[in-house]
Amino acid sequence: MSRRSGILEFAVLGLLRESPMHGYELRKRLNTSLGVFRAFSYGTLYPCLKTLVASGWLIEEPAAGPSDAPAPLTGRRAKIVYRLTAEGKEHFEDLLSQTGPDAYEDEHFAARFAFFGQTSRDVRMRVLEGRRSRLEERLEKMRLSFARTRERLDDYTLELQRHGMESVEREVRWLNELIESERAGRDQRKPGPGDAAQQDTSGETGGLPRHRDSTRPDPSDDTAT
Amino acid sequence: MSRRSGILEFAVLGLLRESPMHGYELRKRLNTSLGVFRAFSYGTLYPCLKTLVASGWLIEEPAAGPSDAPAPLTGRRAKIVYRLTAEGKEHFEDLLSQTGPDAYEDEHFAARFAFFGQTSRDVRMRVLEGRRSRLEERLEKMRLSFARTRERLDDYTLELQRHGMESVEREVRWLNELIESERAGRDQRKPGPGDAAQQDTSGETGGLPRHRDSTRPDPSDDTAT
DNA sequence: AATTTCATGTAATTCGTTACATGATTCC
DNA sequence: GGAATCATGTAACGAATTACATGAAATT
Repeated sequence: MSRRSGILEFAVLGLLRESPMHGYELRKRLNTSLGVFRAFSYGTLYPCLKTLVASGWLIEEPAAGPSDAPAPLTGRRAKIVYRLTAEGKEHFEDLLSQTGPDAYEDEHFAARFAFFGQTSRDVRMRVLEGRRSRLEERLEKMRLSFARTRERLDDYTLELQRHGMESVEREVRWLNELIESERAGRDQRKPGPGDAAQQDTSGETGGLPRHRDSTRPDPSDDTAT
Repeated sequence: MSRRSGILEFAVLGLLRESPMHGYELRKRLNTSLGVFRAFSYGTLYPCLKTLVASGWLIEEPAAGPSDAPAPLTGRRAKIVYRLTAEGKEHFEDLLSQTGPDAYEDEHFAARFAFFGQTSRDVRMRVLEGRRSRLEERLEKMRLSFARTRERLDDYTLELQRHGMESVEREVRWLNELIESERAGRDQRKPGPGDAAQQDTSGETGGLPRHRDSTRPDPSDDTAT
């Protein structure tokens, strides 16, 4: 039960849905798919993979050598390829279409959004609207708090709060555009590489309603630096 | 050495610089001063206060009763008021004017910004410019990564990244305006209440360059809810 | 009298990172 | 043959949360 993260688990499932991969590659892909707002290290990823295997959502496969020699297992370190099971696929789709309260939090939402291509417009609409409600709640609280404390706080603190509110407002406008797009059903969408999923008409024009951290020194990965 | 947080420590020092307080009140103030982007629980705050005392930056004082009875210490739970020492004050000012690499990370920067009123324009300028550089670096990486992966990723993922970049760009514009303001010497502007600020054109007038999480169920506190 | 809010703390748990340990493969 | 990068893992630590434990003061 240790080492679960929700987001990591979800993203791993989503990436493996496209194609089987081993851990090292998975981490690189994670950091470009989610990388803008989230990064994970091996110390998190490998243990997480183990628990996903234990849950029956993944299976480990010995990697094929460059020549198709029969999986060199002994005497050298195994290179493990992870493949999504049918149960794993099902679980991922459950997660993707879930609309519990958590589904609309910043990172949860961003992670779901990154895999929107793998779900139906119906689900996308619900998630986008749920996210919007969450932000509007947040905004309401921020406005109240701002009104209550504006007298007592100095200008820089106030400015910080004002800008925070504007950021949230901006995200709400974004969501409005995305929702509009979904509703209009314009899809110019080219399916992702691995694609999968009947993602017929989907349409969307807007984008990410989150931006978040990426504060960390960026252990991202490939090229760069 | 356990239980330190940098940001929490810094903010506690900054708030106590204004006036002595006990832990309970401190937490409330924390969540309105920094609350937009950061919240702390008692489980973090109280142990942190202990280490600050151990470092000599705070001293504990028994609280005065409502009547000025001499500090009812025995037989009932002490209500501890924390007061900043001279060393603590000095340490806070050091922290505030420090320009190490950490100083420009999202939350660090926001925390410093919230206490900008307690430092010199000189320091403010350096921090704002440092922050801007950091964001420009970030942007550069994001653009590279975007260019490298745009072929392989599906539209929603791409949109997520695009919006992320726009958010950072927006923050940079904000910083530019703040820096302009500081340079012009209008730093005591009070855009808050009456002003309402720049509707559309002219963008925003100053403000927080971060907005961040506040995902948590908001243990904020007072009124609200 | 009961409930809420004030007030202080500790223990267990969660989520994650960095540093370490190990070794194969590929490029120069 | 040496460096970089691919590849997999573990141990120690860090930062913060939630749930628990306790109790006083104010409000209704």
